Amino acid sequence: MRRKLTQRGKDRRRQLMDHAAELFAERGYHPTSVSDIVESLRVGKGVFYWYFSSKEELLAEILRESHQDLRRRQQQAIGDEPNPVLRIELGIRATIEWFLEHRKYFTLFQFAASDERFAPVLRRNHDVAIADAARHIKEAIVDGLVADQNPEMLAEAIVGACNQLTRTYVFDRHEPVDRTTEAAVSFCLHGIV
Amino acid sequence: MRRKLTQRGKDRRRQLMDHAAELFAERGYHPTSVSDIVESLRVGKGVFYWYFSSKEELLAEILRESHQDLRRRQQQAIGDEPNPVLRIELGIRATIEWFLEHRKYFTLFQFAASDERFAPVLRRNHDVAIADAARHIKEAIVDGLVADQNPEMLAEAIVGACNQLTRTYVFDRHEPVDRTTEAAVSFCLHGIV
DNA sequence: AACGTTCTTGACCGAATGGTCAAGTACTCG
DNA sequence: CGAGTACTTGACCATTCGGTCAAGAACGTT
Repeated sequence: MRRKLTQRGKDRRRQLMDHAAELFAERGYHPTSVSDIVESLRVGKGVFYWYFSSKEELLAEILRESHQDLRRRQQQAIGDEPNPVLRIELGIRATIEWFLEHRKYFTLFQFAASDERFAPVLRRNHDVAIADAARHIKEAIVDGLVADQNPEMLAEAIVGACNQLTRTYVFDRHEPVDRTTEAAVSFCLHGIV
Repeated sequence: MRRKLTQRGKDRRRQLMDHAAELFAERGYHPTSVSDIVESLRVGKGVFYWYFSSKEELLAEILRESHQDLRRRQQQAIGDEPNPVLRIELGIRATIEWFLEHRKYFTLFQFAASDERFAPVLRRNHDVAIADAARHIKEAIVDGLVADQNPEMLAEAIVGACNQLTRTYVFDRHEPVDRTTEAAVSFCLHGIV
């Protein structure tokens, strides 16, 4: 919405996004009003509409930026590891750890996936994530480390299994991450090796 | 809400639930108003509140009944198959087929999982599904057909992988079910055998 | 100090929303 | 046929929502 943002402006924007994400995750997107967001931040409503053109745009922006952050974390964790299978494992671990530190985005992604309005943003995020994973899988297949199947499908299955395990054990049942991570890695790797 | 329902009443109730489920899946739960539901059915608003005490109760009821239907389908598909691994495979196939015929519930389950208000209902459904699958897995482990790991965790991973594959390939990309089903079965079985 | 830009305020608006209810209609059963 | 119960109507209500805007405060620059 805005062209030029001073540092002060950038900070406000961040503050709004972080706080809104928290509220959306707690109470849900629709039940959380713009007034809720600005009131708990003790600012006027106009502040919100100075930084975002609508509530919808705000969530779309949150989805985009948080996914970028997750991806950065994955790439950082993978580093320059030469073994593609190990890269996949490192990616899985990094993802689960990131979600553990950013629980709110787990709920948010899930809600967004169920709403037609946000499906486009979410799908772009998802496609990027799958392409990233599929690249490593493809390389592993070439190296003969992994069974020769559709790499994108394997990537989808891995993402699905990990997300489900993370939700149930880490979020719902509050069990230690380690065991869950090991189970996820083990299931996925033995599933494709 | 009502105590005694005549056949006429039962039909109305079904009609309301089916139609509401469709609208919820298309436009989302919150953006679909009670007025939307009754108007498109050409009945007065009072009809809705004769059968359901609130919009929230309606969705909870939809979630419960649809899950019961899915479970019935799974049990029917499994029949009295003695091999536990084959039972798992039959269950996976039945589930994907059921969701293909009832797309609307896929979106609905996903939304409900992201909303605290419906989490209890959804979690009960989920627990039942996991327990069902875990029973077969446990038997397969006893028979030495499957690696000895936590059966519930394996069940979660299977459900997660299948759901993700179904969403991406069957719903989003409209690819034929067969190839997706085969990929799901293959990934899950080789993941645990 | 003066001026343009960035940022903030909060009252206000039209358009919903979920839910109620007094009144009326259609079945059912004796 | 009559009476009780099961169902239906739709105007109505209090409340809330996303979004606007005229006015002004804070800031950066010269």
